Amino acid sequence: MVSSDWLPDTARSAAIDRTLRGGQALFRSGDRTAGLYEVVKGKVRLVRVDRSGHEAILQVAMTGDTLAEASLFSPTYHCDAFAVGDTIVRLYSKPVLFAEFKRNPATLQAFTVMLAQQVMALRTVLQRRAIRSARDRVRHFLTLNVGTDGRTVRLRGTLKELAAELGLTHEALYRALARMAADREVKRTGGTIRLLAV
Amino acid sequence: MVSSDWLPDTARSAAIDRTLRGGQALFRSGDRTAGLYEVVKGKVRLVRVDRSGHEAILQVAMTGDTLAEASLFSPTYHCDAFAVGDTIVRLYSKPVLFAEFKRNPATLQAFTVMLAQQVMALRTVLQRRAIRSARDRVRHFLTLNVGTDGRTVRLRGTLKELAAELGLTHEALYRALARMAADREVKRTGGTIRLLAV
DNA sequence: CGAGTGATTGACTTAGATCAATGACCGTGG
DNA sequence: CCACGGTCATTGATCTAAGTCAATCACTCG
Repeated sequence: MVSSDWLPDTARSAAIDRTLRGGQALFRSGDRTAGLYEVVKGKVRLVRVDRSGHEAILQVAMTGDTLAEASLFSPTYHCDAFAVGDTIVRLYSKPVLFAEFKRNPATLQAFTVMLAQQVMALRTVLQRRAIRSARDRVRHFLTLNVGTDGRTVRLRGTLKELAAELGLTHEALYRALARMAADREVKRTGGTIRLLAV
Repeated sequence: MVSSDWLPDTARSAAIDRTLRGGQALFRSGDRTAGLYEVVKGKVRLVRVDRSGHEAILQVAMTGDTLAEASLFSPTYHCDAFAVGDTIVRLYSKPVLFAEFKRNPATLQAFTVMLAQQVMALRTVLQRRAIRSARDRVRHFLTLNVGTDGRTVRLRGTLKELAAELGLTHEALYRALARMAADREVKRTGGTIRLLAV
C-alpha cells in the first residue's frame, strides 16, 4: 500500500513535497495531471461538483493514502482536490514514474500488483460494510485479521480509528466488543483481541 | 471493467469456460493459481475460513465481475471459491496473460489502467456507504452518475439492483425516491431520474 | 391463465446513532 | 512537580431512520 513497497528508492527520491493550508486546492477539475500524490500529513478531499453546485465526495485520502491513481493515465483531472486542515502531500511526477516504468518493467509490474491487492482489499471492506449487525461486522474484521496463530488480532491505532474503518460509531464498537467479551467470545488484553473457541 | 476493455481479442479467444454446480469449488486455499477468472453467469463466493471453522466472505463476484485478481501474481490461492447456484466462469490462464503482457506491453498498461479505475470506483462506493442517511446516499449516487447534461441519470438494471449497490433495502430506496419526488428534488420518468434545480 | 418478479406502500420493531457524562492517561507549561 | 487541557475508553439514556414483515398491483412469459 505504501509507495516504498513498489517504487524504487531512486524514483522515490525525485518526489516533491508540497504544503497546503486547510481548504487550499491541490488541483482542480480540468487541470493537467501532474502525477501520483501521496498524503504525508493531514487529509485531502476529492470532490466532484455538479452544475447546480452540489458536491459529492469521491474519496477522503488520509495520511499514507495515495489519491487519484487513475489520473496517472489521463491528461486532465476529473475532480477537485482540497486539503482538509494543514496538509503535506508528496508528488511522484508522471515523467519520473513513466521513465521508471520504461527503464525497469518490474516497477510497472509491482505497481500493478499493488493495485490488484488494493482492489481485493477494498472489496473485502465493502463486503464487510454490507453486514448490518455491528457484532457480525466486528467478527468479520477479526477473523480476517488474525495473526499467524489464527486467533490473535493485534490492533494498530486506536479503537476510534478501528470504528471508523468498520463504519461504526466508536460507541457501537465499544458495546459490541463489551458484549462479545461478556459472552466469552473474545478476550481483550490491551492492544490485542483474542478469539476464544466457541 | 470488462475484460474486452483491456484484453486483446487474440488473448481472449484463448479463454476456457467452465461450468460449476451450486456449491462446487472453483479453487481451494493452497491450490496453485490458474489465472484470472471472470464470472459469465451466476455467482462465485470467495471465503476464508479460520481454524475454528468460522468463515468470512471476502467477495461475492457477480455476473461480469472478475475475481481474485491479486492471485495472478501469487503462486497459490489464499481463499476458497465456491459457486453460488449453477455458474459459468471463464479462465484467462496465467501463461496466456503473461505472454500477452510480454509481447505487447500496452496490454499490461491497459490492465493497470483498468485496476486503477477500479480502485477509484471502489473507493467512491465505499465513501457512499459511509453516508448514513438513505436519501443522502441516493443523492451521492445521482450526482456522480448524471449524464452529459449534468442532471439526468439513466438507470440500468432494476431498482432492486440499485438498492443492493447502494447498500439499502429496496423498500428504503423506494421510499427515499418517493420523498425526493414529492419534494420536487427529482423527477422520475421510467428508466431515468432527473435532478431538478433546487 | 397462473406463476414469478418488480414496484410500491403501510405498520411495526429494533439496532445503532446521538447526546451526555465520567474516569484514565498523557504531555506540557508555569 | 502539579494543575490543566486534550483525547481515548467506556457506559447510560433516548431517539429515529432504516430494516422487517406483509399486502397489493402491474407486467411478462411460457
